[in-house]
Amino acid sequence: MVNKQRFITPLLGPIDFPHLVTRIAQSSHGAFYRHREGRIGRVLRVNEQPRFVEVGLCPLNPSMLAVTVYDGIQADEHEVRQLVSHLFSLETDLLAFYEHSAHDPRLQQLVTRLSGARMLRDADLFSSVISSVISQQINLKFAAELKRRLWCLTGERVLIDGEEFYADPTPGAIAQLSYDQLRQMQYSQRKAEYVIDFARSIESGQIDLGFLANLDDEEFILHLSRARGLGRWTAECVLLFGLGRPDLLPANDVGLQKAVSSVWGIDCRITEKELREKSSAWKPWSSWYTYYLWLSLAKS
DNA sequence: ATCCAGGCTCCTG
DNA sequence: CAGGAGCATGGA
Repeated sequence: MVNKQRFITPLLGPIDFPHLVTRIAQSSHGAFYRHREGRIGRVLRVNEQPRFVEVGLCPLNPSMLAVTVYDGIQADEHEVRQLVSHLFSLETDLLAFYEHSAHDPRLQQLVTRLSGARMLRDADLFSSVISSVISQQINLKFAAELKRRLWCLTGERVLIDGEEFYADPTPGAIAQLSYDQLRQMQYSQRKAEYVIDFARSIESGQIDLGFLANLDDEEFILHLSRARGLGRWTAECVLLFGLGRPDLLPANDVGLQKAVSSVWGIDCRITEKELREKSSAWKPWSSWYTYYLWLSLAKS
């Protein structure tokens, strides 16, 4: 047993870490993260084992982040770096993205205003699907509450300084729930079925996420949306947040449509078709424009 | 109340 | 195969 394990990890380009901390604290992510003294922490599965991992700015070197893994057996540093890098999208060359935005003054203004913002991704592919299904067609606040309840029920609990945190749930844990258990947590019957049935199809081997993860975007969408309750939007969100693919455009997303309408000063919400046309110039950074546009919706 | 929320299914034409 | 009604639930 080691008490705490510390090391540093690199990132490509700038990061506005204080903004990230604020965003997590004020957003629907708040329940899954601890934020204190300028650092953020949450449970990650490191080689299957739930571990509490904390990240902050490296005081001596602003181009690195400081990582702390809380007590337990010695964790594999390389594995933790991979997880942290994915979670906070540290591998993305943000400056290249900002250069790309120069083709459009409105986009350039948007990314300048949010400079240093990095995507907060899902740590785990399976739970990314579950999160996205939960978020379908309900407001984000309620979605976060439904997610929190499910995590408390099925995720392994980790105690840190007397506070409880939960690991992302496994397919097995969700597969053995009953629809009624989710109904009691205010899931609609359909949402309960989508969530549990998906977990069961993973358990049975009918869907192989490891296989899907290697497909290109369109193939992934086609395969995943064969499952009941998983449509194009959900698959796109999983590609974007779960797999970190850089060029996704959830064109029927209500929030994205509102944000684009707002940035371009269009009175009524633009349609999916109009959005697809407008965004043709966003390649190969569609996910990042989408993410920045989503951020622009939050009260600044 | 009424409308809407970071959709999906299923049924029409 | 494109379009749209119907759906289920809580929040503002």
